[in-house]
Amino acid sequence: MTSNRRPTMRDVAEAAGVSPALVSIIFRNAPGASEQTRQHVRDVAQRIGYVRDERARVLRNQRSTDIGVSFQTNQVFHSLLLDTLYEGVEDSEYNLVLSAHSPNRSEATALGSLVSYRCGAVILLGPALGREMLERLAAGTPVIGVAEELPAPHAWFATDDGPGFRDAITHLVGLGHRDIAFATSPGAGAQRREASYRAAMAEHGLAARIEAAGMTEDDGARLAQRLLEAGSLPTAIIGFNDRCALGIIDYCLRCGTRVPEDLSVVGVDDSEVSRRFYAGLTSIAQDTRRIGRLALERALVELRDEVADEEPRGVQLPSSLVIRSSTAPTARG
Amino acid sequence: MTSNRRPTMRDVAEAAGVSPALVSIIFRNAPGASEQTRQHVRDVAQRIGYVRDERARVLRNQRSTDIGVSFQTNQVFHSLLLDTLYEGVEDSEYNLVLSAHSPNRSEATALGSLVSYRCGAVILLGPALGREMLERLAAGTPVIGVAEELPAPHAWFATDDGPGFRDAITHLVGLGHRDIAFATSPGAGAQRREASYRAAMAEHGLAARIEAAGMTEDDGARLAQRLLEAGSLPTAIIGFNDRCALGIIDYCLRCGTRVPEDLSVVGVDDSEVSRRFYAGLTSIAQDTRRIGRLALERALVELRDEVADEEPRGVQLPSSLVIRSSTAPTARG
DNA sequence: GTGAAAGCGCTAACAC
DNA sequence: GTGTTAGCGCTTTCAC
Repeated sequence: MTSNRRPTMRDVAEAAGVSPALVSIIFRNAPGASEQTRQHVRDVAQRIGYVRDERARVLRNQRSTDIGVSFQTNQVFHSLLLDTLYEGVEDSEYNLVLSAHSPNRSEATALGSLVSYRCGAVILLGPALGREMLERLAAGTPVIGVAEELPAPHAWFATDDGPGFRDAITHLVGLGHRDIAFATSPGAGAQRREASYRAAMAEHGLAARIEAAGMTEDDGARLAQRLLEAGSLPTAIIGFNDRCALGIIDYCLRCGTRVPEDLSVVGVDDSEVSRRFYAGLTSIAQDTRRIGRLALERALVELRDEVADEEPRGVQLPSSLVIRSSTAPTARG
Repeated sequence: MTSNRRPTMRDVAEAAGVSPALVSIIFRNAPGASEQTRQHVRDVAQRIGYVRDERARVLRNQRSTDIGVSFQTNQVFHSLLLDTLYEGVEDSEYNLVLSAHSPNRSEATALGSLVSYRCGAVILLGPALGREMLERLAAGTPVIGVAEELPAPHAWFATDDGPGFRDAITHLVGLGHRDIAFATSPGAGAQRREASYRAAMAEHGLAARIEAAGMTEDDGARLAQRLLEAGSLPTAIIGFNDRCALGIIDYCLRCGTRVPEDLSVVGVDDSEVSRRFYAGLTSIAQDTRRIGRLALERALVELRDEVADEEPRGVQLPSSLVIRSSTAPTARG
């Protein structure tokens, strides 16, 4: 190993023949140093491998510039949001501090770790934490939810499934469909989606038909298997999300059921997967990037302590329908 | 918002009527306090919502207990590794500090942020950083690579594709195949995989046939399209990874090409996707969990400064073949 | 532009 | 068991 201790500001100051205070000024881009000195000090710092200690800086600054983000590993939707959030803090003085939750690591643990790193605000992607847990862990730290509702004082940003579902059902009805099912998923988030489906069906005077599935391709495929074996395939189906929809399609194609001739399928998410050039899956799009940006903006407002008295709390952004059709030939029974 | 400043150890001490030092002792689980006092202080801390400031702790402790991890969003393989790493530090004194890279955020930026948070060791998942960049950013911080080779002083852990490819080719040859293609991908990692394929083919006296594809379903599907249109489908093909393999299968099924009757497909990764109950994709498995554990162990050794003189540097774990066959009927032309 | 000094929240050694 | 103290690396104020 090279050196045992990383260089500090003092080391830089000594090597450059200036005072530590000046080095601090330079690394903060604060006024009080000539352009020439700045360049010199930066060069020296570079040479001796100096990297500013972020922890010490934040500790010293009363106002934290760190935004905590809890996310789930293996959730495409969350990956997208992370990208958006990183983009939003790029070249700014703000940092993202990540903490993941997974089957092996609870969301509570993830949030606790963000608080212990003294993030000035925390964004929870797809939160499922109970209200009292939230209070216990985050008292004093502003918390912002994304994609799921959060209890009373906390802001949250999610999708209003209504418009997308309305358009999807109208689209399908226009194609002559009457028997349009919705493949639902267990869990809290599904209820808002289910309600949107029911409402849209009711608008057309159609009977709702909800089938249990889930969020993965496997769940979709199992539903397709069940429907095929029971001989009760609807003429159209909306998958809980794109992955579920793809599972339905895959299973059907393998069994010689033609898509979309025998079964029209619509997904939700407008994910990368639905955009595959051969898949051409019509999908109900969430405005993921805008949701991410809103959540980030809100976090920044909290960090700057600029919270207005009546900041909006639960914001829902309308979904929309993205119509596609496969560019690849369909398997012919 | 509740209170403006989070409570500190001093606040806890005052509220509990003890000295700050005692509170420190209790939160460090150090000897020097009665069981009764411990309970009391913990209760008080809980009540006033105290959470230990991790940054201050690490700053004070010369020895960092933080392990930095840089990963790519939207990479299933990396999600799996994150799970494994989190599992490995669970209930220990060590923490994971994450930093993602994506199209919008370079790996260099991600690594730089980990260094500025003074992680005692850094694990890079799928590193693609050049040697001089690595030196510049991480001088003094031990760096460990996963899945890709790292230049000279750094340790790395990856998969030896050899055994899996050998078994896969032998398996396919046993089924009567002679025209076995490999769908490769651009990028550094592909070369080790390609070499393994070539070697395995040579062992059976077969001519290698390498087709350009990529890492995504789309890449696989495009290759399938190209092969079908050229009328030059091999009888078997190994996808660069499972996603690529699935893309090949999907496109073929849509076009009425039967799998595996007309085309046998093998993937690489043994990912969740290949285990879909209806997919039944035979796949070359990497021992992801073991790679993750080895990398973590190595990071811990670095943190504890227990690096032996001849610690292994480049470790490659053999891959293996997982044979599956679809449980769902195939589309019949 | 410089140098000194205080303090962010915590730990660890020491004397009581 | 308690209180005191110094210091981790940084920022910021103040006099020079």
